[in-house]
This record gives sequence, structure tokens and C-alpha cells, in this order.
Amino acid sequence: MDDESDIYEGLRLRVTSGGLTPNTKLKPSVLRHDYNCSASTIREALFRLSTVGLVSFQEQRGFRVPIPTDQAQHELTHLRILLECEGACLSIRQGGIDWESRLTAAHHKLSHIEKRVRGSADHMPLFILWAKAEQAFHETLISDCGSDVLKATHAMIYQRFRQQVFNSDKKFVFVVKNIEQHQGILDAALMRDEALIRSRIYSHLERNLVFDMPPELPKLPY
Amino acid sequence: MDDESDIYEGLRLRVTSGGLTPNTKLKPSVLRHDYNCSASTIREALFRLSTVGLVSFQEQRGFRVPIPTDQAQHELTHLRILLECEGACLSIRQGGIDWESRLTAAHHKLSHIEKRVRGSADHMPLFILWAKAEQAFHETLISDCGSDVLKATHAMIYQRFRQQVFNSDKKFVFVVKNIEQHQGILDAALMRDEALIRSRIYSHLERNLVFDMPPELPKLPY
DNA sequence: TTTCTTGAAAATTTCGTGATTTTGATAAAA
DNA sequence: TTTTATCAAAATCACGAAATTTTCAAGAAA
Repeated sequence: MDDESDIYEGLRLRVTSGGLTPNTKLKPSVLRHDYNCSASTIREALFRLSTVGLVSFQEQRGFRVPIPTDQAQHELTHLRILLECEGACLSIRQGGIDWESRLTAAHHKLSHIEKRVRGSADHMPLFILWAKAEQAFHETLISDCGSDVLKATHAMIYQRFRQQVFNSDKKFVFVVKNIEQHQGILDAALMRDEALIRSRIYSHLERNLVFDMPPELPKLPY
Repeated sequence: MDDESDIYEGLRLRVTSGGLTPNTKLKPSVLRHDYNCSASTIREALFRLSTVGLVSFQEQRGFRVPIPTDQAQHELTHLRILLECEGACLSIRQGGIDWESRLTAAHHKLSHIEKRVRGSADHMPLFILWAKAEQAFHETLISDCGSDVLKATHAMIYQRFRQQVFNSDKKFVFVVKNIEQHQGILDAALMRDEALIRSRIYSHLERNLVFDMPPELPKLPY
């Protein structure tokens, strides 16, 4: 298992942003050649990926790249909003100057890449870079919430969300609005305005909601 | 893999409510005899359990029963509150008479067991029954939220929560207040009062929070 | 006594194989 | 033409054993 985690990471990258057609079969006996290991080792890595929902699995029928659906996209977006709002608000309360600093740094990186993306015609070569920076920004946003469980859960949902939108039919288009939205989220964080950051996280992710969202608002502590 | 899921379920039961001392090593070569299969099969099941956090895993050092901590209990409770409030409110909006019916039925079962628990001195024999009924009630509560992702995430967190409190030092005491709290949640659901059900779910789980909880309340749609 | 090294025993991980199941093409029947 | 049956090729799954790593007790050095 010394490099099993490399295999896991490699496969994760391929099924999330490797340009694989949804429903593609993932055969251990084929993939083993790419990673120079046995089929069992590949199988184990695919199994782990299936438990977090990044590959679909059926008994005796092997592994496949999950098929994106509107329903899944909606549900993953919904949970991202729930978890990120919670994590961001907790970070606002508990995070210090260090959190502000890390968030600003993460935003700076992301912002730099996004401005380059806006210029270039073909986004693909920049995509991997952008995806890493985007994830880093959103993870930093909730990084001082004080809950490893919340962060781990968010990471799982974020990965599946990213896979969903990238593998979806409408290929993945970089939205210019992202730039100002990320800026807006950073500003709200530095202003320590919880209501504002909730609203801006919601607006940022809203376009990925395919059905109506609950219009009601929570009234009491949880 | 035909009965692999049985093995998975059997092991899950043992690490969550099997009275195993935390930090106990889980050796595939030993456990194989209990399930009449090879060590590899056990290993795979333990691996799956580790990805959902029900057993801890370290490279080259095998599997262990996780050690409960106050921090973990707090975090799991926090996420349960977040997910159950969300799921319950969505179910209130989207669920129909069928949801009310299933929830009433689940509560009836749970209530019956809880009244028996209150009488008996030793809770242990009833515990498995109670745990099943409690889980069923809380899962039914969010069952019509319309999101499989939310339900699956909640199920994961709920399992870990149950493991945490049952394996914790202070053995697990049945709290008589549970009876009226479950009733109160059912009532709020039937009244379709979202604010009330949020507050009652929070009160129900509050005693498992070991640190202060965020006093602020969300003000805008998410 | 304490710390460090050694090496054998134990545990973990990887691997190839055989048994079982699914798949898919071809032929027979309706 | 459409449906069902047959069966060989291919894939998946469980298994035991080999290879690697860790554990830990006993002895050497400080």
C-alpha cells in the first residue's frame, strides 16, 4: 500500500477531471498497466472511490464513471451551500488574523488564474490549475470552523460536485461572474458579516441549482 | 462478494454497538474465522468502514476501533443538528400525508420500546432494538427531503454519532427526557412548523454538545 | 539505569490464479 | 421481424501465499 494512495489520487483525478465519458467502464485489468500494479490493487482503490461516490459500483458488474444528472447536481449544490455557509460563519466567529491571511492568499492565487482564464480562448490547459485554486479557496473559507468532520464532509461533497459539473453535458464553461463573486465572498469574510457571506455563497452557487430552492429561512438557533 | 455485505454489516454492528473497547485492533487474520471467509474479504470490508469513519486506519498498521473524544462527539452532534434540521424542514415542505403516516408509525415503534426501557433495570438487551428504532425515526424525519445525498450523508454521520456515544467512557445512559423530546419532534412535524422543529431537534441533541455552540442565527436564505 | 541496536516473529500489503458470473454474438423458435 | 435459447469469451470476486513492513523482546553500548 506504499503507493496505493498515489494510485487512489491518480484514479480520482481521472474520474473527476480526466475527461472520461460518463458510464465508461473502469476495468482493473486494463488500468493496472497505467499504474504498474496488480488488478487487485486497482480494485481496492476503485472500491474506496465508490464509497465516497466518485465511481459507481454494482456487484459482479464492476466499476463505472458515474453519470451526471440534474438531480445529483442540485443535491450536491444544496449540500455545498449548507456546509459552506455553516463553515464560513463558524470561521468568521472563531478564525483570527491567520485565517484572514490565508484566505486572502488563497483568493489572490485564484484571482490571478481567473483573470488569465478570461483571456485565453481554450480553458482546458488552465482548468486543472483553476480547479485546485478554487478548491483551496473554498476550503480555506471554512478552514477555521473548528470541525474536522464538517471539513471532511465538505471535501467529499465538493469533489463530487466538481466531478458532476465537469463531466456534465454542457461541458463546463467558465463564468466571468465567478471573479466578482469570489471577491465578494472574500470581502464579506474580512468584514466578518455572517448574513452577508451566507447570501453571497448562496448567490455564487445558485446557478447550479436546477430546481426551486426552499424559500423559507431558518428562524431559531438551528 | 455475494455475502460481503453481510460481513460489512456484521463488522459495522460490532464496531458501533458491539461493546468493543476503543483502540482494539481489528485483524483480518483473526476476524476471518468469525465470518468463515478469507482475510482479504475482511480487509475489504474494514476498508469500506474506514472510508466512512467507523474504523480508523493507518498504512501498514492496520485497523482499529476509533477512540471516542469529546471533540468528535461535539462535531458529530453539530453536523447531525445541521443535517436533520435541514432535512426535516424540507420534508415538512415537500412531504405529504404518506410522510406523516410513516413518521407516526416510526414514532409509535420507538415510543413503545422507550417506555419498556424506562422500566427495566438493565438496558443492554433492549439497546439494539432501541438503536434501530431511534435511527428509523430520525431517518424517517428527513426521508421526504428529496435529496439522496443529504440522506446518505446524514446516515453516515448518524452511525458515527451512535458509535461515539455508545463507545464513550460514560457508558450510554438512556435519558428519560428522550421520550417527550421525540414526541415533541413528531408534533412539530405534524404541525408543519419549521421553526419549532428546528428548535426541538436542537434541544433533543443539545446535551451531546460539549462546547459552546454558535449563538448567532442565520438571517438570509442560506 | 537508560538508550540504541539487532533480529526473529507477527502483521500488513500485494499479487496471480481458479471459480463464478456476466456479457454478447449466433442460432433456433415463435 | 421479434423473441428466446445457447454457449464461448470476458470480466469479476474470493482465496492463499509471497513479499514487505512493523513490532517487540533481548542484548550491547553509553
